[in-house]
Amino acid sequence: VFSWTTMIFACATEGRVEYAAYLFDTMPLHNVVCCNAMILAYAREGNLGEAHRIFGRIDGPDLFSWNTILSGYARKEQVVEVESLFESMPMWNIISWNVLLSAYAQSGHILLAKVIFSKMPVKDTVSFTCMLCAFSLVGDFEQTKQVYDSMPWQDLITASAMLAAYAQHGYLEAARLLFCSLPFVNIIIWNTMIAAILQAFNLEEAKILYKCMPYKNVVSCNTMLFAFAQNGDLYEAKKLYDSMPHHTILSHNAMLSAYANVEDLHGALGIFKSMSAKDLVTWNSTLAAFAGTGHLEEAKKLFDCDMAQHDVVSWNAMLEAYARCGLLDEARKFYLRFPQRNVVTGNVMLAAYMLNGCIFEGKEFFNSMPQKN
RNA sequence: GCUAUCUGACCUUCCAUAG
Repeated sequence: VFSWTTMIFACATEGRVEYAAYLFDTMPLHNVVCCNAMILAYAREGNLGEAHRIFGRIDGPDLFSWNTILSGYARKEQVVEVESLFESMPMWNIISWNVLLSAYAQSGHILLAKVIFSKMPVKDTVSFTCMLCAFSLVGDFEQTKQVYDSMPWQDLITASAMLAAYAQHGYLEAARLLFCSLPFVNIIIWNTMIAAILQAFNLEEAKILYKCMPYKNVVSCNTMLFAFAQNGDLYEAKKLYDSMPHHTILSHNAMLSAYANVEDLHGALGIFKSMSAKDLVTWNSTLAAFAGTGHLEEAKKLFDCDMAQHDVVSWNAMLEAYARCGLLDEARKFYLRFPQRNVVTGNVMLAAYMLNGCIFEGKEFFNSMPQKN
């Protein structure tokens, strides 16, 4: 059972869920730990239904089982479910509290995060890091720094969280000081530092740092790839893309959207077709590539027939496709069908009115917009 | 008695005033 379980955990970490399920189904005996492994595999994938099914089959689920399934909901930012599951747990440890805290932190519920943080019986560096990230996410730099300074212990993760916070709020010098003050660093610190420099648009310095780092991983490459693309240097981006030893779905998505941004439909489709695993970002970027080049029919087909799921970004891209082709009536009808909208939705629709010469209607629409920026 | 499992940090689509 031990060996089987270890294999399943390995699969869970690598995201090979089908193989994990195969191992799980063929192994002779099931104890709590191997069920936990299977729950973890499903939870990481976001398949909470299957995770729950396994959970229900366990005789005496332990705290690991509860925490794993709880983290599955937290990962998907289903805050309400996390709350009710947390309530129904027979016991808690610091990890259960941290999961609840991270659910609030990652979804921007800063007030609730503060409540939990003060209410939890014990805190560790994970708890502090969650609070740090929560404040940084909602743009409260003062509080972010205060959490960092009040930490009883610090480690590489707290340091990189603070480094990222400095970068997000434009404090490049402070980021440099922190970086230089660390007695030892890891690859994530390097990657974060490079991203911080890129945030300040210092591509040349970032290139130097990238060259100097002791070793690179996929994230390092992805970061530089995106930086080249942002800078309009598609040649360098493609060169890096072709030469990097490993790709993740993010690498492909970054390259795809780089082509889409310069309206290179062929380049974008080339990447798209070569991809074996696609996620929503992949589909949305491809949709944007069609929309941006005025290929309405292809965009429609992609949206209606090929895409299994849509989010607001997909809907906005499709709306933009109608608007760009000057089909104001179609755009207006489509706007009414949106399951949910965000700021971008309104802006796209507004632009559709204004750029098609309907100034008066556009003005009316502007006045009735629920969110503006 | 011992060995496996749960939580926190870096990269992609979406907001960018025009030029």
